[in-house]
Amino acid sequence: MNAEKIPDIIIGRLPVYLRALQRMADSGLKTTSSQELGEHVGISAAQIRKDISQFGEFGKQGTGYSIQFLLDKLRGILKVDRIWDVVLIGAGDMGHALANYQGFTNRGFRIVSIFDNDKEKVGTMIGEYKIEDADQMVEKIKTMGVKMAMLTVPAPAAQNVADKLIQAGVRAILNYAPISLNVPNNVKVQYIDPATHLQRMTYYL
Amino acid sequence: MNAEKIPDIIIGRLPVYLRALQRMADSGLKTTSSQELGEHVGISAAQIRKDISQFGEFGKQGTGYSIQFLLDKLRGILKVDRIWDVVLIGAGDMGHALANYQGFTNRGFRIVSIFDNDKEKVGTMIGEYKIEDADQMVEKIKTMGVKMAMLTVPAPAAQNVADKLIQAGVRAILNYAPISLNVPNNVKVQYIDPATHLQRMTYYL
DNA sequence: TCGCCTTTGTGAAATATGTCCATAACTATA
DNA sequence: TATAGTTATGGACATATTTCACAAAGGCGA
Repeated sequence: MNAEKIPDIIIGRLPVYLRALQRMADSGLKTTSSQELGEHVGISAAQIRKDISQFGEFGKQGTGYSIQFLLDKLRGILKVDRIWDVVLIGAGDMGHALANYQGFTNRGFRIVSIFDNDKEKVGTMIGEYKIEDADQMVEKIKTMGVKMAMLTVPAPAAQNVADKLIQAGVRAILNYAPISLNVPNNVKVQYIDPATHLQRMTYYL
Repeated sequence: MNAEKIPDIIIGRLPVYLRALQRMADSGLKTTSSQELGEHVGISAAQIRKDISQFGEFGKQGTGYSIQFLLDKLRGILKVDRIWDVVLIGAGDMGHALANYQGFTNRGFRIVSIFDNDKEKVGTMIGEYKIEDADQMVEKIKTMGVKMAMLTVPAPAAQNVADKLIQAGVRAILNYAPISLNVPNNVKVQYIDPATHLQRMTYYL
Protein backbone atom coordinates (compact mmCIF):
# COMPACT_ATOMS: atom_id res chain seq x y z
CA MET A 1 0.00 0.00 0.00
CA ASN A 2 2.39 2.69 1.10
CA ALA A 3 5.93 3.52 2.02
CA GLU A 4 5.96 3.50 5.79
CA LYS A 5 9.07 1.47 6.33
CA ILE A 6 10.10 -0.94 3.64
CA PRO A 7 12.30 -3.80 4.85
CA ASP A 8 15.74 -3.89 3.31
CA ILE A 9 15.20 -7.44 2.21
CA ILE A 10 12.45 -6.26 -0.12
CA ILE A 11 14.56 -3.43 -1.47
CA GLY A 12 17.19 -6.04 -2.18
CA ARG A 13 14.87 -8.03 -4.41
CA LEU A 14 13.65 -5.10 -6.47
CA PRO A 15 16.84 -4.80 -8.55
CA VAL A 16 16.46 -8.47 -9.42
CA TYR A 17 12.90 -7.91 -10.59
CA LEU A 18 14.06 -4.86 -12.48
CA ARG A 19 16.76 -6.79 -14.26
CA ALA A 20 14.36 -9.55 -15.29
CA LEU A 21 11.70 -7.08 -16.43
CA GLN A 22 14.26 -5.21 -18.48
CA ARG A 23 15.12 -8.44 -20.26
CA MET A 24 11.46 -9.15 -20.92
CA ALA A 25 10.97 -5.66 -22.31
CA ASP A 26 14.03 -6.05 -24.50
CA SER A 27 12.60 -9.22 -25.96
CA GLY A 28 9.40 -7.41 -26.85
CA LEU A 29 7.02 -8.61 -24.14
CA LYS A 30 4.38 -6.17 -22.96
CA THR A 31 2.88 -7.79 -19.88
CA THR A 32 3.80 -10.42 -17.34
CA SER A 33 2.39 -12.01 -14.20
CA SER A 34 3.79 -12.60 -10.75
CA GLN A 35 3.80 -16.26 -11.72
CA GLU A 36 5.91 -15.74 -14.81
CA LEU A 37 8.25 -13.23 -13.23
CA GLY A 38 8.69 -15.59 -10.32
CA GLU A 39 9.76 -18.40 -12.59
CA HIS A 40 12.38 -16.15 -14.12
CA VAL A 41 13.91 -14.99 -10.88
CA GLY A 42 13.29 -18.06 -8.74
CA ILE A 43 11.00 -16.38 -6.22
CA SER A 44 7.43 -17.37 -5.34
CA ALA A 45 4.62 -15.53 -7.06
CA ALA A 46 3.04 -14.64 -3.71
CA GLN A 47 6.19 -12.99 -2.53
CA ILE A 48 6.56 -10.95 -5.68
CA ARG A 49 2.99 -9.72 -5.40
CA LYS A 50 3.47 -8.83 -1.75
CA ASP A 51 6.74 -7.04 -2.48
CA ILE A 52 5.27 -4.98 -5.29
CA SER A 53 2.09 -4.20 -3.40
CA GLN A 54 4.16 -2.44 -0.75
CA PHE A 55 4.47 0.45 -3.14
CA GLY A 56 1.05 0.61 -4.73
CA GLU A 57 -1.39 -1.33 -6.85
CA PHE A 58 0.59 -1.72 -10.02
CA GLY A 59 -1.08 -4.81 -11.43
CA LYS A 60 -4.42 -5.68 -12.96
CA GLN A 61 -6.44 -8.71 -11.95
CA GLY A 62 -6.72 -11.23 -14.72
CA THR A 63 -3.96 -9.57 -16.74
CA GLY A 64 -0.94 -9.16 -14.55
CA TYR A 65 1.52 -6.30 -14.79
CA SER A 66 2.40 -3.99 -17.65
CA ILE A 67 6.13 -4.53 -17.97
CA GLN A 68 6.89 -0.97 -18.97
CA PHE A 69 4.71 0.48 -16.21
CA LEU A 70 6.30 -1.75 -13.59
CA LEU A 71 9.77 -0.91 -14.88
CA ASP A 72 9.05 2.78 -14.51
CA LYS A 73 7.67 2.32 -11.01
CA LEU A 74 10.56 0.18 -9.83
CA ARG A 75 13.10 2.58 -11.29
CA GLY A 76 11.39 5.40 -9.49
CA ILE A 77 11.32 3.55 -6.19
CA LEU A 78 14.97 2.59 -6.46
CA LYS A 79 15.84 6.06 -7.74
CA VAL A 80 17.55 4.69 -10.81
CA ASP A 81 15.31 6.72 -13.07
CA ARG A 82 18.34 9.04 -13.18
CA ILE A 83 22.10 8.61 -13.66
CA TRP A 84 24.25 8.35 -10.54
CA ASP A 85 27.87 9.41 -10.63
CA VAL A 86 30.20 6.82 -9.15
CA VAL A 87 33.91 6.99 -8.40
CA LEU A 88 36.18 4.00 -8.64
CA ILE A 89 39.06 3.70 -6.22
CA GLY A 90 41.83 1.28 -7.11
CA ALA A 91 43.10 0.71 -10.63
CA GLY A 92 44.15 -2.92 -10.31
CA ASP A 93 42.76 -5.81 -12.29
CA MET A 94 39.32 -5.51 -10.75
CA GLY A 95 39.31 -1.75 -11.24
CA HIS A 96 40.14 -2.27 -14.89
CA ALA A 97 37.35 -4.79 -15.30
CA LEU A 98 34.82 -2.39 -13.77
CA ALA A 99 36.11 0.58 -15.74
CA ASN A 100 35.65 -1.36 -18.96
CA TYR A 101 32.26 -2.78 -17.98
CA GLN A 102 29.56 -1.62 -20.32
CA GLY A 103 26.66 -2.63 -18.12
CA PHE A 104 26.40 0.42 -15.86
CA THR A 105 25.06 3.13 -18.13
CA ASN A 106 21.67 1.68 -18.94
CA ARG A 107 21.12 0.71 -15.33
CA GLY A 108 21.55 4.09 -13.76
CA PHE A 109 25.27 4.55 -13.15
CA ARG A 110 28.27 6.29 -14.65
CA ILE A 111 31.87 6.13 -13.54
CA VAL A 112 33.14 9.69 -13.38
CA SER A 113 36.63 9.28 -11.91
CA ILE A 114 39.19 6.61 -11.15
CA PHE A 115 41.70 7.14 -8.36
CA ASP A 116 44.81 5.21 -7.38
CA ASN A 117 47.63 5.96 -4.97
CA ASP A 118 50.32 4.41 -7.16
CA LYS A 119 52.19 7.36 -8.71
CA GLU A 120 53.27 5.10 -11.56
CA LYS A 121 49.66 4.60 -12.56
CA VAL A 122 48.48 8.16 -12.07
CA GLY A 123 48.09 9.86 -15.43
CA THR A 124 47.83 6.64 -17.41
CA MET A 125 44.60 5.72 -19.14
CA ILE A 126 42.03 2.99 -18.62
CA GLY A 127 39.87 3.14 -21.69
CA GLU A 128 38.59 6.70 -21.71
CA TYR A 129 39.51 7.41 -18.10
CA LYS A 130 42.70 9.04 -16.89
CA ILE A 131 43.77 7.65 -13.52
CA GLU A 132 43.85 10.40 -10.93
CA ASP A 133 45.95 10.82 -7.83
CA ALA A 134 44.39 9.47 -4.66
CA ASP A 135 45.81 12.46 -2.80
CA GLN A 136 43.22 14.62 -4.48
CA MET A 137 40.40 12.16 -4.06
CA VAL A 138 38.59 13.77 -1.15
CA GLU A 139 38.66 17.24 -2.60
CA LYS A 140 37.51 16.14 -6.03
CA ILE A 141 34.72 13.99 -4.69
CA LYS A 142 33.50 16.87 -2.60
CA THR A 143 33.59 19.21 -5.58
CA MET A 144 31.75 16.79 -7.79
CA GLY A 145 29.26 15.91 -5.06
CA VAL A 146 29.54 12.21 -5.77
CA LYS A 147 27.62 9.95 -3.40
CA MET A 148 28.65 6.48 -4.56
CA ALA A 149 31.98 4.68 -4.77
CA MET A 150 33.36 1.32 -5.82
CA LEU A 151 36.33 0.20 -3.78
CA THR A 152 38.84 -2.15 -5.37
CA VAL A 153 41.91 -1.49 -3.27
CA PRO A 154 43.85 -4.14 -1.30
CA ALA A 155 42.26 -5.16 1.99
CA PRO A 156 44.79 -3.43 4.27
CA ALA A 157 44.04 -0.08 2.65
CA ALA A 158 40.28 -0.43 2.43
CA GLN A 159 39.17 0.92 5.82
CA ASN A 160 41.37 3.97 5.50
CA VAL A 161 40.11 4.74 2.01
CA ALA A 162 36.53 4.16 3.12
CA ASP A 163 36.97 6.67 5.93
CA LYS A 164 38.18 9.24 3.43
CA LEU A 165 35.34 8.53 1.06
CA ILE A 166 32.84 9.06 3.84
CA GLN A 167 34.58 12.23 4.86
CA ALA A 168 34.25 13.37 1.25
CA GLY A 169 30.49 12.81 1.35
CA VAL A 170 30.15 9.34 -0.13
CA ARG A 171 27.12 7.53 1.26
CA ALA A 172 27.16 4.22 -0.59
CA ILE A 173 30.16 1.95 -1.09
CA LEU A 174 30.43 -1.15 -3.21
CA ASN A 175 33.33 -2.87 -1.49
CA TYR A 176 35.41 -5.41 -3.39
CA ALA A 177 38.06 -5.57 -0.68
CA PRO A 178 37.82 -8.79 1.36
CA ILE A 179 37.22 -7.07 4.67
CA SER A 180 34.24 -5.81 6.65
CA LEU A 181 34.10 -2.04 6.72
CA ASN A 182 33.26 -0.01 9.75
CA VAL A 183 30.95 2.79 8.69
CA PRO A 184 28.40 5.11 10.30
CA ASN A 185 24.70 4.35 10.12
CA ASN A 186 23.99 6.74 7.31
CA VAL A 187 26.42 4.99 4.97
CA LYS A 188 25.46 1.84 3.06
CA VAL A 189 27.93 -0.84 2.07
CA GLN A 190 27.53 -3.78 -0.27
CA TYR A 191 30.14 -6.49 -0.25
CA ILE A 192 31.51 -8.39 -3.21
CA ASP A 193 34.13 -10.96 -2.31
CA PRO A 194 34.31 -14.01 -4.56
CA ALA A 195 35.96 -16.19 -1.94
CA THR A 196 33.23 -15.38 0.57
CA HIS A 197 30.56 -16.16 -1.99
CA LEU A 198 32.21 -19.46 -2.86
CA GLN A 199 32.54 -20.36 0.81
CA ARG A 200 28.84 -19.84 1.16
CA MET A 201 28.21 -22.69 -1.24
CA THR A 202 30.75 -25.32 -0.23
CA TYR A 203 28.70 -26.18 2.86
CA TYR A 204 26.11 -27.72 0.58
CA LEU A 205 28.49 -29.72 -1.60
CA MET B 1 23.23 -27.40 19.78
CA ASN B 2 23.80 -29.51 16.69
CA ALA B 3 23.47 -29.73 12.96
CA GLU B 4 19.84 -30.64 12.42
CA LYS B 5 19.04 -28.10 9.80
CA ILE B 6 21.06 -24.94 9.70
CA PRO B 7 19.36 -21.96 8.05
CA ASP B 8 21.09 -20.66 4.96
CA ILE B 9 21.20 -17.21 6.44
CA ILE B 10 23.52 -18.48 9.17
CA ILE B 11 25.71 -20.31 6.67
CA GLY B 12 25.96 -17.03 4.82
CA ARG B 13 27.40 -15.24 7.84
CA LEU B 14 30.02 -17.85 8.65
CA PRO B 15 32.39 -16.87 5.82
CA VAL B 16 32.28 -13.31 7.12
CA TYR B 17 33.23 -14.47 10.60
CA LEU B 18 35.92 -16.64 9.07
CA ARG B 19 37.39 -13.74 7.17
CA ALA B 20 37.50 -11.53 10.24
CA LEU B 21 38.98 -14.27 12.41
CA GLN B 22 41.65 -14.93 9.81
CA ARG B 23 42.64 -11.28 9.97
CA MET B 24 42.78 -11.40 13.76
CA ALA B 25 44.94 -14.51 13.63
CA ASP B 26 47.23 -12.88 11.09
CA SER B 27 47.72 -9.94 13.39
CA GLY B 28 48.76 -12.28 16.19
CA LEU B 29 45.65 -12.36 18.36
CA LYS B 30 44.88 -15.59 20.17
CA THR B 31 41.38 -15.13 21.56
CA THR B 32 38.36 -12.97 20.90
CA SER B 33 34.82 -12.54 22.17
CA SER B 34 31.47 -12.36 20.46
CA GLN B 35 31.48 -8.71 21.43
CA GLU B 36 34.79 -7.97 19.73
CA LEU B 37 34.07 -10.08 16.66
CA GLY B 38 30.72 -8.39 16.35
CA GLU B 39 32.30 -4.97 16.29
CA HIS B 40 34.57 -6.08 13.47
CA VAL B 41 31.85 -7.49 11.26
CA GLY B 42 28.97 -5.24 12.24
CA ILE B 43 26.75 -7.95 13.70
CA SER B 44 25.34 -8.13 17.22
CA ALA B 45 27.24 -10.20 19.76
CA ALA B 46 24.10 -12.17 20.60
CA GLN B 47 23.65 -13.17 17.02
CA ILE B 48 27.21 -14.30 16.64
CA ARG B 49 26.97 -16.42 19.77
CA LYS B 50 23.74 -17.98 18.61
CA ASP B 51 25.13 -18.67 15.16
CA ILE B 52 28.23 -20.34 16.50
CA SER B 53 26.38 -22.31 19.16
CA GLN B 54 24.36 -24.00 16.41
CA PHE B 55 27.40 -26.16 15.76
CA GLY B 56 28.66 -26.86 19.24
CA GLU B 57 30.07 -25.24 22.35
CA PHE B 58 33.15 -23.62 20.92
CA GLY B 59 33.59 -20.84 23.44
CA LYS B 60 34.61 -20.55 27.05
CA GLN B 61 32.68 -18.49 29.54
CA GLY B 62 34.71 -15.64 30.84
CA THR B 63 37.30 -15.95 28.09
CA GLY B 64 35.54 -16.00 24.76
CA TYR B 65 36.69 -18.00 21.78
CA SER B 66 40.10 -19.31 20.82
CA ILE B 67 40.61 -17.78 17.41
CA GLN B 68 42.55 -20.72 16.03
CA PHE B 69 40.05 -23.22 17.39
CA LEU B 70 37.10 -21.31 15.99
CA LEU B 71 38.86 -20.93 12.64
CA ASP B 72 39.37 -24.67 12.45
CA LYS B 73 35.76 -25.35 13.37
CA LEU B 74 34.33 -22.86 10.90
CA ARG B 75 36.56 -24.15 8.13
CA GLY B 76 35.40 -27.64 8.88
CA ILE B 77 31.74 -26.66 8.90
CA LEU B 78 32.07 -24.75 5.64
CA LYS B 79 34.26 -27.53 4.22
CA VAL B 80 37.00 -25.12 3.32
CA ASP B 81 39.50 -27.10 5.34
CA ARG B 82 40.47 -28.47 1.94
CA ILE B 83 41.13 -27.03 -1.52
CA TRP B 84 38.25 -26.93 -3.97
CA ASP B 85 38.91 -26.99 -7.69
CA VAL B 86 37.04 -24.29 -9.56
CA VAL B 87 36.67 -23.69 -13.28
CA LEU B 88 36.35 -20.25 -14.77
CA ILE B 89 34.18 -19.78 -17.83
CA GLY B 90 34.67 -16.62 -19.84
CA ALA B 91 38.03 -14.96 -20.42
CA GLY B 92 36.90 -11.37 -20.66
CA ASP B 93 37.98 -8.54 -18.39
CA MET B 94 36.28 -10.04 -15.37
CA GLY B 95 37.69 -13.46 -16.14
CA HIS B 96 41.15 -11.95 -16.28
CA ALA B 97 40.68 -10.19 -12.97
CA LEU B 98 39.58 -13.43 -11.31
CA ALA B 99 42.35 -15.46 -12.92
CA ASN B 100 44.92 -13.03 -11.56
CA TYR B 101 43.31 -12.75 -8.14
CA GLN B 102 45.64 -14.02 -5.45
CA GLY B 103 43.00 -14.28 -2.75
CA PHE B 104 41.60 -17.73 -3.51
CA THR B 105 44.34 -20.11 -2.49
CA ASN B 106 44.44 -19.41 1.20
CA ARG B 107 40.67 -19.45 1.43
CA GLY B 108 40.06 -22.88 0.02
CA PHE B 109 39.91 -22.51 -3.74
CA ARG B 110 42.05 -23.07 -6.79
CA ILE B 111 41.23 -22.25 -10.38
CA VAL B 112 42.09 -25.31 -12.43
CA SER B 113 40.88 -24.37 -15.90
CA ILE B 114 39.69 -21.39 -17.89
CA PHE B 115 37.36 -21.87 -20.83
CA ASP B 116 36.19 -19.50 -23.54
CA ASN B 117 34.30 -20.05 -26.76
CA ASP B 118 36.26 -17.42 -28.70
CA LYS B 119 38.64 -19.37 -30.93
CA GLU B 120 40.92 -16.34 -31.06
CA LYS B 121 41.45 -16.56 -27.32
CA VAL B 122 41.78 -20.32 -27.06
CA GLY B 123 45.40 -21.27 -26.57
CA THR B 124 46.49 -17.85 -25.33
CA MET B 125 47.65 -17.41 -21.76
CA ILE B 126 46.22 -15.59 -18.74
CA GLY B 127 49.04 -15.62 -16.25
CA GLU B 128 49.85 -19.27 -15.83
CA TYR B 129 46.62 -20.51 -17.40
CA LYS B 130 46.13 -21.51 -20.99
CA ILE B 131 42.65 -20.69 -22.18
CA GLU B 132 40.84 -23.85 -23.24
CA ASP B 133 38.14 -24.39 -25.82
CA ALA B 134 34.61 -24.23 -24.46
CA ASP B 135 33.69 -27.09 -26.77
CA GLN B 136 35.64 -29.41 -24.53
CA MET B 137 34.38 -27.89 -21.30
CA VAL B 138 31.82 -30.52 -20.37
CA GLU B 139 34.09 -33.43 -21.00
CA LYS B 140 37.03 -31.94 -19.14
CA ILE B 141 34.96 -30.91 -16.15
CA LYS B 142 33.55 -34.42 -15.94
CA THR B 143 37.02 -35.92 -16.12
CA MET B 144 38.38 -33.60 -13.45
CA GLY B 145 35.31 -34.02 -11.29
CA VAL B 146 35.08 -30.29 -10.63
CA LYS B 147 32.06 -29.19 -8.61
CA MET B 148 32.39 -25.38 -8.67
CA ALA B 149 32.42 -22.81 -11.44
CA MET B 150 32.70 -19.06 -11.87
CA LEU B 151 30.72 -17.74 -14.76
CA THR B 152 31.87 -14.52 -16.45
CA VAL B 153 30.27 -14.86 -19.86
CA PRO B 154 27.87 -12.33 -21.43
CA ALA B 155 24.31 -12.51 -20.12
CA PRO B 156 22.78 -13.98 -23.29
CA ALA B 157 25.12 -16.98 -23.08
CA ALA B 158 24.92 -17.54 -19.34
CA GLN B 159 21.91 -19.83 -19.06
CA ASN B 160 23.18 -22.09 -21.80
CA VAL B 161 26.62 -22.35 -20.27
CA ALA B 162 25.10 -22.95 -16.85
CA ASP B 163 23.06 -25.84 -18.25
CA LYS B 164 26.22 -27.40 -19.63
CA LEU B 165 28.08 -26.91 -16.39
CA ILE B 166 25.33 -28.66 -14.49
CA GLN B 167 25.28 -31.44 -17.03
CA ALA B 168 29.03 -31.78 -16.43
CA GLY B 169 28.46 -32.23 -12.72
CA VAL B 170 28.97 -28.69 -11.39
CA ARG B 171 26.92 -28.09 -8.26
CA ALA B 172 27.87 -24.53 -7.30
CA ILE B 173 28.04 -21.53 -9.61
CA LEU B 174 29.32 -18.07 -8.88
CA ASN B 175 27.48 -16.10 -11.52
CA TYR B 176 28.85 -12.77 -12.70
CA ALA B 177 26.44 -12.55 -15.61
CA PRO B 178 23.63 -10.04 -14.96
CA ILE B 179 20.83 -12.57 -15.23
CA SER B 180 18.98 -14.93 -12.93
CA LEU B 181 19.85 -18.54 -13.65
CA ASN B 182 17.36 -21.33 -13.72
CA VAL B 183 18.90 -24.32 -11.98
CA PRO B 184 17.70 -27.51 -10.27
CA ASN B 185 17.38 -27.68 -6.51
CA ASN B 186 20.62 -29.48 -5.93
CA VAL B 187 22.65 -26.71 -7.56
CA LYS B 188 23.61 -23.55 -5.65
CA VAL B 189 24.10 -20.17 -7.29
CA GLN B 190 25.57 -16.98 -5.91
CA TYR B 191 25.10 -13.77 -7.83
CA ILE B 192 27.59 -10.97 -8.30
CA ASP B 193 26.30 -8.10 -10.36
CA PRO B 194 27.72 -4.68 -9.55
CA ALA B 195 24.78 -2.80 -11.02
CA THR B 196 22.32 -4.80 -8.93
CA HIS B 197 24.38 -4.17 -5.82
CA LEU B 198 24.53 -0.46 -6.55
CA GLN B 199 20.78 -0.35 -7.18
CA ARG B 200 20.27 -1.87 -3.78
CA MET B 201 21.81 1.22 -2.19
CA THR B 202 20.39 4.10 -4.21
CA TYR B 203 17.03 3.70 -2.49
CA TYR B 204 18.62 5.00 0.70
CA LEU B 205 20.41 7.98 -0.83
C1' DT C 1 -24.72 -10.15 -21.23
C1' DC C 2 -23.32 -14.33 -18.90
C1' DG C 3 -20.16 -17.72 -17.39
C1' DC C 4 -15.61 -19.12 -16.99
C1' DC C 5 -10.86 -18.37 -16.57
C1' DT C 6 -6.98 -15.78 -14.85
C1' DT C 7 -4.56 -12.96 -11.72
C1' DT C 8 -4.04 -9.36 -8.27
C1' DG C 9 -4.02 -7.62 -3.49
C1' DT C 10 -4.26 -8.74 1.19
C1' DG C 11 -5.51 -10.29 5.82
C1' DA C 12 -4.41 -14.32 8.59
C1' DA C 13 -1.59 -18.15 9.64
C1' DA C 14 2.68 -20.27 9.64
C1' DT C 15 7.72 -19.99 9.68
C1' DA C 16 11.88 -18.02 10.40
C1' DT C 17 14.97 -15.00 12.52
C1' DG C 18 16.69 -12.01 16.10
C1' DT C 19 16.99 -10.36 20.91
C1' DC C 20 16.79 -10.80 25.78
C1' DC C 21 17.85 -12.65 30.02
C1' DA C 22 18.81 -16.00 33.76
C1' DT C 23 22.34 -19.05 34.61
C1' DA C 24 26.68 -21.12 34.74
C1' DA C 25 31.54 -21.15 33.89
C1' DC C 26 35.88 -19.13 33.77
C1' DT C 27 39.71 -15.52 35.10
C1' DA C 28 41.96 -12.60 38.09
C1' DT C 29 42.87 -10.66 42.37
C1' DA C 30 43.32 -10.47 47.14
C1' DT D 1 39.18 -19.50 49.39
C1' DA D 2 36.16 -15.68 48.42
C1' DT D 3 34.72 -11.99 45.46
C1' DA D 4 34.17 -9.22 41.46
C1' DG D 5 34.18 -8.96 36.65
C1' DT D 6 33.60 -11.34 31.94
C1' DT D 7 31.43 -14.07 28.72
C1' DA D 8 29.13 -18.20 26.59
C1' DT D 9 24.85 -20.97 26.52
C1' DG D 10 20.19 -21.86 25.77
C1' DG D 11 15.36 -21.20 26.48
C1' DA D 12 11.76 -17.70 26.35
C1' DC D 13 10.10 -13.96 24.04
C1' DA D 14 9.62 -10.59 20.31
C1' DT D 15 9.92 -9.35 15.43
C1' DA D 16 10.17 -10.17 10.79
C1' DT D 17 9.25 -12.63 6.75
C1' DT D 18 6.94 -15.91 3.91
C1' DT D 19 3.14 -18.59 2.58
C1' DC D 20 -1.68 -19.47 2.25
C1' DA D 21 -6.04 -18.91 0.56
C1' DC D 22 -9.74 -16.31 -1.13
C1' DA D 23 -12.61 -12.25 -2.47
C1' DA D 24 -12.67 -9.09 -6.06
C1' DA D 25 -11.65 -7.52 -10.64
C1' DG D 26 -10.57 -7.86 -15.42
C1' DG D 27 -10.52 -10.49 -20.00
C1' DC D 28 -12.66 -13.42 -23.31
C1' DG D 29 -15.68 -16.25 -25.90
C1' DA D 30 -20.37 -17.73 -26.79
